[in-house]
Amino acid sequence: MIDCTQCPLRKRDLFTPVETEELNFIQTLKRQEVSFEPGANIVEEHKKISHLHTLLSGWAFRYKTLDDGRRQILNFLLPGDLIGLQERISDTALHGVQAMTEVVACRFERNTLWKIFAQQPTLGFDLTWLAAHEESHIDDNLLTVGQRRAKERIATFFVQIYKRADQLDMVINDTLEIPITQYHIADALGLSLVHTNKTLRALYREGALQFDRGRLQLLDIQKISELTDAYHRPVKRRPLL
Amino acid sequence: MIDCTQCPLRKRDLFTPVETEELNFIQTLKRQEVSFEPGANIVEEHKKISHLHTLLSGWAFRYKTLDDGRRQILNFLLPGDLIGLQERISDTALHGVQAMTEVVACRFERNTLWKIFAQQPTLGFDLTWLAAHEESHIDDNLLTVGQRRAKERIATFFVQIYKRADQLDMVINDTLEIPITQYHIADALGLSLVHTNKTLRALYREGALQFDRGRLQLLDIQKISELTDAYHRPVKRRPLL
DNA sequence: CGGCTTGTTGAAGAGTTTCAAGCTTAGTGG
DNA sequence: CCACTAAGCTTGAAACTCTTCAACAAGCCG
Repeated sequence: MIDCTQCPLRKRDLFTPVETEELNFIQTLKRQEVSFEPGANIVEEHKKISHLHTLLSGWAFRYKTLDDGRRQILNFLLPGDLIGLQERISDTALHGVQAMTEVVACRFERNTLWKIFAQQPTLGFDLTWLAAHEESHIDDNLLTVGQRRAKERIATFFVQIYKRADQLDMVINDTLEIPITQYHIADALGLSLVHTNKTLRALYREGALQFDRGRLQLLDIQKISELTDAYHRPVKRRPLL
Repeated sequence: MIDCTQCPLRKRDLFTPVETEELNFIQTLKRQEVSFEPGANIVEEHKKISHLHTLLSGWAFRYKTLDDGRRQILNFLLPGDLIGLQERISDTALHGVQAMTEVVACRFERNTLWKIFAQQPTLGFDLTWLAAHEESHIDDNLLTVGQRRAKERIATFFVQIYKRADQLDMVINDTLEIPITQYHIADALGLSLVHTNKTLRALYREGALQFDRGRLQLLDIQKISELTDAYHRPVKRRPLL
């Protein structure tokens, strides 16, 4: 099990530095590392609550489904993202979380939340920060799905994912490998699979971007910027628990 | 200025009881009551952060706009809702908040957040609870806008608003007065104004529900339930700050 | 090899938007 | 008191975006 003081994630600029004392405290909360196969449910919709986790490596997504099977992907989770905070306010999980790749997550002990607030106010603040930050992501997604048309949605979506992944040094040679299918994109953007495919092809034909079997390249920032303002939005440092 | 110990909101079942000590603490944070005219911006999009508020009376909504003016209403705010938590994680407001009626809000002092976490861990937990809870609202909205069709969207929307307002005893004779226009509904649900109107008329013609000049009645729960599962979802008690 | 998942494409159809016009209501000022 | 204005609501028709249906291709795995 990786020691929190040696956490490879924490070394990145993306995350705000943390006091040694707090780091040691986090270490005491970490119970184990758990892994999930691609497609496995880390959190099951409507089931009783599970543990609090931090995603250490791999990709996952949060989603909700309707009775008839329609699925909305709410957002995608990358390393450093917290899983399960929202469930703690409800008896049952209001959404599911599914692993897209092999996922490794740090599992915290059951009463982690309470201990944090009681013993480490700064970390309590960080928790609220993370909750509010994730909400602002969903706000963005709601804006996208509610107001943008298909081309704009896809451009916005890819730019956002690209920037997040870039902060985690996952972009290599201007190429990002994303373990998502067009199915995922469709469900995240409220589009049909067919229309997603056609829009994707159109964007490629125009030379704006390429997404082929999980490899994403933003080819023409100029063209992309005509479709979305997401590219020029600054990114903030964030806490890591 | 209303004393927090006499807060009319807090008397309702909807809100979780709070210890006297915590209540007194909240009282020390409350600086003043501020009011806003209908249409006034409580928080301005992209502007520097403002104070933290709790909505005491009136209706408001959170929104985001695109460069060309398209607007997405993210959610509606009712008495007891916290305003400005999300802004505290960013230099500028990521969304705007606009008053729909005359609004009265409790304004807290500048460093409220920090004091809460440092001095009242239980309230710190409540803050995170509220942040996570609002996110779950937005999750619901994203599901609605992304996956449901117009009739379902409107049915879901009205049921959710109705239930929230009902908890605040705002429903009288099975009728709820909502200060919203079809414009608001359209922007909240990602529909055009015209289509919103036509869908609304269709729902009325079918006898499902009536929304006429701000008066909402859910006429046929059976019919509404065929359009949305929102009606049968339980409601949870929540903290009030 | 066959079966399964993912991606691709054309055509038809439905849902939704846009355009355009008129209506009602409430408020304002002469 | 009535003309005028502005905001919100209503409706029909045309146009368009997006969905659904259907079929097939490509890649992967046991």
